[in-house]
Amino acid sequence: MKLTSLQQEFVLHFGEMGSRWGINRTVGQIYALLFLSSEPLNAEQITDGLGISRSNTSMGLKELQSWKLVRLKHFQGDRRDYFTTPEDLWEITRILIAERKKREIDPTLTKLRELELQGPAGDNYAEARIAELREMIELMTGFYDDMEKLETERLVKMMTLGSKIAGLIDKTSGALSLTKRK
Amino acid sequence: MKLTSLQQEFVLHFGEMGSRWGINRTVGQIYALLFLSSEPLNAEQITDGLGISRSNTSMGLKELQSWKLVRLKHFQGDRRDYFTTPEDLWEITRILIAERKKREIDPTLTKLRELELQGPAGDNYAEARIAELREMIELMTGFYDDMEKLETERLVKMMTLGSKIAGLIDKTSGALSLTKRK
DNA sequence: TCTAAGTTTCAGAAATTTCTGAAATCCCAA
DNA sequence: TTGGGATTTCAGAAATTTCTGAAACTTAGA
Repeated sequence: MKLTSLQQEFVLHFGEMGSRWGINRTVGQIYALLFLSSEPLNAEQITDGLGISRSNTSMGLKELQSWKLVRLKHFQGDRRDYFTTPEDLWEITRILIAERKKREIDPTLTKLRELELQGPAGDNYAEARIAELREMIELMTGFYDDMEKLETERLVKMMTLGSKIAGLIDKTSGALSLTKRK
Repeated sequence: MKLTSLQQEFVLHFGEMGSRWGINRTVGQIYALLFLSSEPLNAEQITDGLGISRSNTSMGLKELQSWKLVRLKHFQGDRRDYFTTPEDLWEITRILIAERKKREIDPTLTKLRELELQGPAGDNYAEARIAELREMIELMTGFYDDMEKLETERLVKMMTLGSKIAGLIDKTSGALSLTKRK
């Protein structure tokens, strides 16, 4: 399976970015290749498209499955597994954010709560800073949970509104406002 | 400089999480230590607080400065550099998001635009997918730019409102109608 | 049950990243 | 201008992560 130069360049870029995104080069490349393929690909096609070892492909696919970023497909009369990425970019984005939250934020929130439960440690400043950090993370993850529930259509609308939302917010002070207004 | 057990645990956690956050262990630990310190620390204090080499501290601080996550301070009659983290957690969060965007998203957006400029490559599906991805990233970074401009007070308000915002959005068809509330 | 295609596992090799100590550099104050 | 404290740089060592090939495992269907 020979890649077009467009695929090639895209795949190499995702490979390079992989480490910044918390995945390794191979995983980034596999994902990129699947993302650009209109048809599902099997492990062997990926292996020789990318010029990597079969076992590396297997581990990369496993990793992508743990991220829920690829789907398995089967064809009549073919025992091999075929892989695709979800079609819908919004779905992909939701998954990405959920998984990154799970890996990058949740463990820290848990740890902060643990530290607070251990009770006063005789370092007021540190204790206050930890509490403050925990509260902030709770506020943000709470907001995330709310946004996560919205249908995509509303999310898009919100993003399109952009800063106009600020105006709306100001109109909604009343009982809801926690902060004082200018 | 002996760390309290609270500091110790917090620092070790940040060290472990470092790799998931795109920084290395030492950088995570240095940041954690500064975050919990009411007073600015100099490189030597950090070095022996964490039990690492002086040069490692120097490189870690340089990295944190490139992230704009630490500030330099000086004291009268002391030539050494002292370091702190910004006090305000919202400011820290803004910086973090801006820097991650710069490192994790902007290069890809640039690359996608580049690929599109290269013109038709005879792979309609791939070309369409790339355009779609580019548009999505533009929508999201555009929204980010808008949010970035808001004062913290409004951001907090918005986060607190959470899903109630969805209701507001629905009221906003086309031109903004701010008056109607449920 | 047996066979063989397909897949996964895993120990070690290769590559990459992180860390250290020594040397170089910087820069204030005398 | 020089002496010396403070900091940075950098080459190699150490640690970690990624990748491979061979072997083990799985399972559909003969």
